[in-house]
Amino acid sequence: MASPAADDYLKTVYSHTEWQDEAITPSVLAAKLGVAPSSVTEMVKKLAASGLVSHVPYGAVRLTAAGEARALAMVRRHRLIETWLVSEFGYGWDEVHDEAEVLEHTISDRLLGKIDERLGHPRFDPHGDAIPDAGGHIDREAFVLLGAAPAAHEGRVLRVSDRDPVLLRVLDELGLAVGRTVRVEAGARVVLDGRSVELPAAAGDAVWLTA
Amino acid sequence: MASPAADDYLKTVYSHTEWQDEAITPSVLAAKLGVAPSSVTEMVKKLAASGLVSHVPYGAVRLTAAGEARALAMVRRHRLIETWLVSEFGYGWDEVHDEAEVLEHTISDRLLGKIDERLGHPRFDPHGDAIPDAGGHIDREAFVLLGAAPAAHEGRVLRVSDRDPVLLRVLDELGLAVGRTVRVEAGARVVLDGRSVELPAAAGDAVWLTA
DNA sequence: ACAGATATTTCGGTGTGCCTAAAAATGCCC
DNA sequence: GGGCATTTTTAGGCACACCGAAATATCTGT
Repeated sequence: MASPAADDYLKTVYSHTEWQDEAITPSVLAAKLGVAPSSVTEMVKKLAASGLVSHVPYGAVRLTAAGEARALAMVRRHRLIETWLVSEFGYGWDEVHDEAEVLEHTISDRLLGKIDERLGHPRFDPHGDAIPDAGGHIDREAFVLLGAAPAAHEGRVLRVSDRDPVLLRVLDELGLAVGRTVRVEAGARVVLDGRSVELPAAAGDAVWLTA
Repeated sequence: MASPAADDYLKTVYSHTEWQDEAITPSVLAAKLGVAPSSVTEMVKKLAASGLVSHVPYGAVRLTAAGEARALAMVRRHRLIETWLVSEFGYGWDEVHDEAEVLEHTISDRLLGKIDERLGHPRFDPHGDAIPDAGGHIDREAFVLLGAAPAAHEGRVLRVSDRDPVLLRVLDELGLAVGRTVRVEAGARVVLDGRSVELPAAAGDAVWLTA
């Protein structure tokens, strides 16, 4: 049970719990992968048989230690490749996803290692997401969603969801980028560079801050 | 009918007639691709139905114009990627083949274009093989096999087959490399750098000279 | 020219990953 | 706590690219 398809399942299960705790259900997995629910049932059964996920019928899907290791390897590949495309080929950070999605399955470990070396072993990708090292270790910092942060909370922007490109552009124009420090005033109003700025409401669940 | 597998068939058919005129037979195609002859029959049937190759039952396989265009695109991808791996990642020319074999199917046109640009639109790969341009045009120079060249023929080494790594090493030690000019004395004896050298007999059908 | 060797095709089958439609289990709401 | 909607699984199938075995065509040598 080692295939590009299997790796995509593992990676997707992993990503779902990276910024939130609920385990992923088959239907959500199907939606994220763009396949029919029945396809998920089938693949999950195989992954469970190989000890990569745990799954009781009609229940959620969780990675085992072995599955997580594989998922982290894929996440590493994906994020390293994205970083590389941006920094060496001038891709926009919003243009790298599809290319990385394909290359992550086909670049050899050797080439990946050379890319990693050339980039100086980066620990974060252009979206601010942490890149696991070759051993699968990943930086994890305590975080809060902007929308869930108490008033007056001050934190560094850890991550901005890449789900909505329009929102991303707006945030960019407002000067909100990964690494910036902001103080929450109320709701989506924050202090950034000393200026008080009203962010789009959607930013509430798209921006993660250090806790 | 567009798939990695189909592209591999087309590329292999193309390569077979690049330095020699006999059209490829199904069994040779099967051997080069490492698949069973029956698989070739099947795939060739599909390629013929799509107008990419011409084939009469029990006969040889030939590319149509459309098939050749596709084959040239694959050859371009393969050779550009090989060149890139050698010149930017320090791969040995004997180590690039497998990686290129995979990446040629998965790198986007856009990334390929950037690689091409970065390399300065190279026209030859590290083995001396010509790289077709984006339009499928390829440098073709009249050539003779060393073993078929008349005595006193003088020509530039156009290409050395990469089939036999041992032979390659020996030729390298004798100073015979792509680009060198040699004069044929008799059989495998040639003048190289003013010195008369006896090449291994196998060089007769592994070294191509300008006509 | 014909027998035997060789090459090619046909035939039935495999594994992977996907699908739709139908059946079964679960969860929720009154 | 029972009925209905939702979720998940089962069942049957499809396309792709491959395989081995058997049948058939072509080639070769005497």
